[in-house]
Amino acid sequence: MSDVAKPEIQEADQKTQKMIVIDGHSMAFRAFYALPVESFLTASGQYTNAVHGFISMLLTMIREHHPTYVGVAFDLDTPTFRSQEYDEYKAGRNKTPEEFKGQIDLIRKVLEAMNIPTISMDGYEADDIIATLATIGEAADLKVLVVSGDRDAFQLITEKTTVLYPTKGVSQIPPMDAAAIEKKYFVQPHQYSDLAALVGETADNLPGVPGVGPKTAAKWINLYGGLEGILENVDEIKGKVGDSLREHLDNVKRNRRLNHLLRDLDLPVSLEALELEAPNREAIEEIFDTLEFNSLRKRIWDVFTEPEEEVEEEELPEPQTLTTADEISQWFHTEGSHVIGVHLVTEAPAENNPGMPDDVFALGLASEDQLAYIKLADLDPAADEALASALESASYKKAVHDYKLAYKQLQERGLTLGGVVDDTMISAYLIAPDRRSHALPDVAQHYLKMSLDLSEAESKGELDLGLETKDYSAQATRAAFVVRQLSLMLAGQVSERNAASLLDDLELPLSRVLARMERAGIAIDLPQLEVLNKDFTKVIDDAKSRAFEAIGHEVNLGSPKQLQVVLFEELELPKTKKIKTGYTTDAESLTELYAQTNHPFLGALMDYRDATKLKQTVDGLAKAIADDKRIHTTYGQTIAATGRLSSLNPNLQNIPVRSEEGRRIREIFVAGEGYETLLTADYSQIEMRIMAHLSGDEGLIEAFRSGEDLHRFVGSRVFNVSPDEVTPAMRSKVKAMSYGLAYGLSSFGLSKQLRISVDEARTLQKDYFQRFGGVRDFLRSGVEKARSEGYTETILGRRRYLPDLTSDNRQLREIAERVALNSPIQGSAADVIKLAMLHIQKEFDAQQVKSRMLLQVHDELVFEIAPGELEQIREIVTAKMGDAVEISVPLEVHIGIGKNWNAAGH
DNA sequence: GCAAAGACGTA
DNA sequence: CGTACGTCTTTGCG
Repeated sequence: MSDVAKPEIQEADQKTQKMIVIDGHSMAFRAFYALPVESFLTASGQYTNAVHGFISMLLTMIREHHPTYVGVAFDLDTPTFRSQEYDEYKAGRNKTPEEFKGQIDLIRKVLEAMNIPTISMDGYEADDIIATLATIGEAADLKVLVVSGDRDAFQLITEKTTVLYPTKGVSQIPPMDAAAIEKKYFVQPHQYSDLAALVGETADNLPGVPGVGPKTAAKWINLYGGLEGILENVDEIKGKVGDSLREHLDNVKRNRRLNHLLRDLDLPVSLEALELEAPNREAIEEIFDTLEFNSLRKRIWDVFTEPEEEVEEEELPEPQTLTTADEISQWFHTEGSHVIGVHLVTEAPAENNPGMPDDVFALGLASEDQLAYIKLADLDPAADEALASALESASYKKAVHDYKLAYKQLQERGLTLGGVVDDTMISAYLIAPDRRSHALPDVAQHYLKMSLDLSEAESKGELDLGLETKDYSAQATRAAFVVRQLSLMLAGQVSERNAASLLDDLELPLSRVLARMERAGIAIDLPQLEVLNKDFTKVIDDAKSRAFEAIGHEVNLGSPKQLQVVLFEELELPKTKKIKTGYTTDAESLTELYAQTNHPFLGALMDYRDATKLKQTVDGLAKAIADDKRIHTTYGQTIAATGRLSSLNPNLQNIPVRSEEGRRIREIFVAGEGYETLLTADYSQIEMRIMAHLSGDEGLIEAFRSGEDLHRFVGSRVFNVSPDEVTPAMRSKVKAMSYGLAYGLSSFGLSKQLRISVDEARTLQKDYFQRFGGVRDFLRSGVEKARSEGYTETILGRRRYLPDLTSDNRQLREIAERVALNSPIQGSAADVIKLAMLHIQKEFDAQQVKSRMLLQVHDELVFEIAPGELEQIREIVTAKMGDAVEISVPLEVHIGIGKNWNAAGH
């Protein structure tokens, strides 16, 4: 078999021809709001953003789907049968923006030049035309793609018809098929209009039944089979919503009449007229000239000159389903001499249990020339055993996407995923850490040009759409195939970038460590959490009433927009820094305003802000508590471009620590049952130490070797006094300066932060570099090296590519320069603590301790200590963190011990 | 329903 | 005119 797969997942049957029908007005509107109108103004004063977006979307559709037929339907301004029946229909919509006017006509002109028919009919809406076209298309046995931003189109969805419904902008339009509708609305597509009739449609000014949302409507529809059944049994429905339904039956019936699309219009065009042909070159050139479209000019000819299908099409092999122990062992035995791609199909458990992995339902496997599918529920104990041993075995080499997740998920089933030689998510991340997403569909699209729609396979099995009834072998094995292909392809780039060791020796083993930390979670003191919630609520209420008294009327203190009115119009306070929407109301400005004016409203507002922030944090934590009374965060191993971890759901890396009240939140993180205490271990000034090492600056190295307080030492050198003569003011100045170094802080920024003049800040910088010039030289030369090589590098060789370093745009270039300054430092610190974590876990396993590592907060680790192990753990942690790497200054580690995270902190 | 913007917590 | 993150709320579009 070839190693090039078909690029289109939907096109199982190549012979099926496609038809695309587009709701012109709705897509033009989407395009209008998706693109900034001010960047699309021609010399003659015509706005063209909607035209540009629309045509761009259309070209993408044509390129991706190769339709045989294309048609665009437009509404007319004349009344329709709907507006005649209900004169409020679509009333209350804001009037069309001035800039949008005329763009519809331009779109029609471009379409004409492209030889794509536009269709309108007096008295009917574009939706009815589309419904009719879809009907014609289905009758002709075509696959129909309906492109519309109107949800009424969902009723058209069938086996043959898919609706492309834009959610964000017009660049990415997810296909809505029956499964997607069921997942989102819990009804069949043909029942969607019933649902919409009950719920109402604000966009069309069609009120439904008050109190009835999509959930209730879906419940009724599933109970009675549809609107008809509901109407027959309307007296059965109990409760307030039942009364509401009976009261608003007229609304519902009217909505259903109006949202029903006509499928039998007598259209002025035939199917043949919709056949896609090449654009009229002259007409295109002319209209693109007037519209000043230049990038689209190239794209349109690219799309239309593209050969039908240049790649040799070869089907993936038919997946075999493995059920018995023999089949499984045999498959791995014969196929396992090369890397096997593994993909898990999972299902969310019925009850919400935050942070806990989904249930594994099935596995897709891909070897060099075979695909296999294993449904866990179908295995007998012997087959279970065979699978467990094959999965764990290091002699069968595996590639997965998101090893940490797969490891956790399988571990819940008692299976250990071993022999993993590649995680394509991490490989993609090491190659291009700045990319937004390293999710499998995105990586597959980017590197293999393969589209992969995991939405169905990954659907969360809501309601009773159980996975049992569906066959996921095609999706799962295709994903496994993609993972395997990606692994082969990325391996080359990983080694080109010298990242092989980073992958094999750091990130992959770290995935297992992180999986265990996530699974462990951290215990929560529930009663104390309640107390905090109450306390913070009280502070909020108090601040609210003081705010009210100060200005004499209600205002939403959470709305910066409303605050601007109060502060700068009503109270006429001095204007703060300008932002997009007016003047900022951020904490810094409020503090300054308060110092100037002493206005009681400001005091109340600041208290409100502080307390709401804390309460939000507390509430967020409460929501994240799992059944085991612990919080299980998820670490992002491929998010931060510098190499740091991130923490989400919830973020445990930004739990307050600076304020007294904030630290009370840390008190709710405690040692769990069976454990004695928490232990925290943090690196002191790790970034400064790394700077000292990387720069080789003798002064700074001496500072760390002397054991003297860093800022006192630096202060004494900068201000030419003895260490004990360094005043607190001097110390805080050099401290700010030192920290600012790694961020590329300017003298302007330094002056602002220290509330000193720019001149004084400059002098400070000069004196600082007089003594610690090696640091400055290192930072400067680092940026220059990055400019010429194209990337920065950490001590473990982790690269970050920064193309903007040579940008002509000064703004972009200067940002890239600061990034280049910071990345090696922040990234090296991340490398160091990751190494330490590996070494600690290894030692824990070797010594078989019961204590465990729970959290990482960039330069800090939190451990849960089993009875009697405190000293043993303290020694391991101190030693392993202290000599994680050999650098020219000592790595100092602070240990803290306490019943809770605050008490264990320092 | 969704995305942007503003605000703010951590290292 | 300070790097790196995640989360919450309001707002304004649909």
